[in-house]
Amino acid sequence: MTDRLPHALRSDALDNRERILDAARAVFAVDGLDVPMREVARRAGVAPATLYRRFPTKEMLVTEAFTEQMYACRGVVDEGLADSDPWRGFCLVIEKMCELHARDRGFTAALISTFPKAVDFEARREYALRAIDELARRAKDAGRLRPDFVLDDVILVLMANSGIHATSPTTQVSASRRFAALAISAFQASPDISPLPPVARLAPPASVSRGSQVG
Amino acid sequence: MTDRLPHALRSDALDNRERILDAARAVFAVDGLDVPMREVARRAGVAPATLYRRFPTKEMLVTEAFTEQMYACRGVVDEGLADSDPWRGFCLVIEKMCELHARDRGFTAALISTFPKAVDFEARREYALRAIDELARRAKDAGRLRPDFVLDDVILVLMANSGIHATSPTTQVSASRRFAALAISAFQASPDISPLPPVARLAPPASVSRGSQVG
DNA sequence: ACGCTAACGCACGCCGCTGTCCGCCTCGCT
DNA sequence: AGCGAGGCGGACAGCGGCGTGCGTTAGCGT
Repeated sequence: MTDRLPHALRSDALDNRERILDAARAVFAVDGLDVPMREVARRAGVAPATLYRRFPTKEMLVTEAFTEQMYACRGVVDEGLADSDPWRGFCLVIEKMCELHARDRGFTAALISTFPKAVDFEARREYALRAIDELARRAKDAGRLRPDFVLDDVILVLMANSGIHATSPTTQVSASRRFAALAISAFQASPDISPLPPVARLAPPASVSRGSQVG
Repeated sequence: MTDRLPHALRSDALDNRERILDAARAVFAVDGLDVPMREVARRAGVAPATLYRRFPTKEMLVTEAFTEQMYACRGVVDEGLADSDPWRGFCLVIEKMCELHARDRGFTAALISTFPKAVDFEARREYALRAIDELARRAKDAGRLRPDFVLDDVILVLMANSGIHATSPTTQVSASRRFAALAISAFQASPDISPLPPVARLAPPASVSRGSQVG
């Protein structure tokens, strides 16, 4: 039979699946996405074959592992949209997003990079961006956000935020927080207009690397 | 004999040395520091052994390769210091530094990371930071730079700038330019004071990685 | 022109990561 | 309790990077 109905997994298999995802989340958060598959397996206390059986490609593993983070992401933008003050909502989104990324190094890479296959992942990403765009429009109308802001600036800031590295998680979050505050300062509408250079269309980096490198 | 006088290199050796450094600069600029040593050797048209003979460790290679970039760096800060308007000088330094790093991906990593052994490299780094600190002090006195700016904020911005990636060099520089402008906006003194969260002491990442991972 | 020696590069052994095959185990149904 | 399929993990081959030993080549001084 070539039927591939998503059979309910056996209890032990399900258990292993969870342990793998937990391990993946933990290690991705700290060390980023460029971790050997074996390392995930090791931490999960599982043989490599088991890992590959559940998640044939790293992309699948990553997608599954960050589903809940994507929900958190959606929560943040929704919270921002719900705020009666669009500027405050906008700031909140920037801050929370930066913090989210500071706490989870892998998530940054996952969100920034575009997964060719992970459709719903991409959809959620689009949702978040559209929401931020809407928020930005309102904040501009309220005269709090500088008029020459563009949506790509958010991507720019998030990419930039991902460049910030520190030795300890605490320092990392702290640094990221300050960075977010600076970003907000930069976005704030101000009487002294110093025009920004033109935007560069930011095509996200190819995909999840399968081997070494970085990035 | 255990004497290790720095014998003058033979002409062909000297030639190869230059070709290696050129290749290293080229590939580091585009792909960052996490390129295999062999790749540098390949591009230089040289056997691995030759590369290792001249530069036993990657650190040595990197240090040598970026010497001229360090001079450029010094030139930038000196130019900034020489400016009659400290704020304009400060902005210039930020802009040029970001551009320098946008054009040369490896240089960022080299400057950000701290090389335990490369003494003069570290010295130049210190020189640049001290100069920027002096510039910042003057710009604050002139009332143009926000008072709660600290030197670590420059590191923060440079690290952040290194997180920005684009597909083409042109886009990269363009994005980086916009980012620098945003950073300057953030640093500018302004009547609407929104206090920044406390600084996090940024210990730079360990050293040059010898294998995978990226950054 | 000749020889000494520095410099070269081929090729090797080592290691870590990848992805898969296969024999044993165990869950879950009867 | 017994059986069968689904699951497990050890082991293997392939690849790519690392760093080095060694026989050969070619620069340079006489």
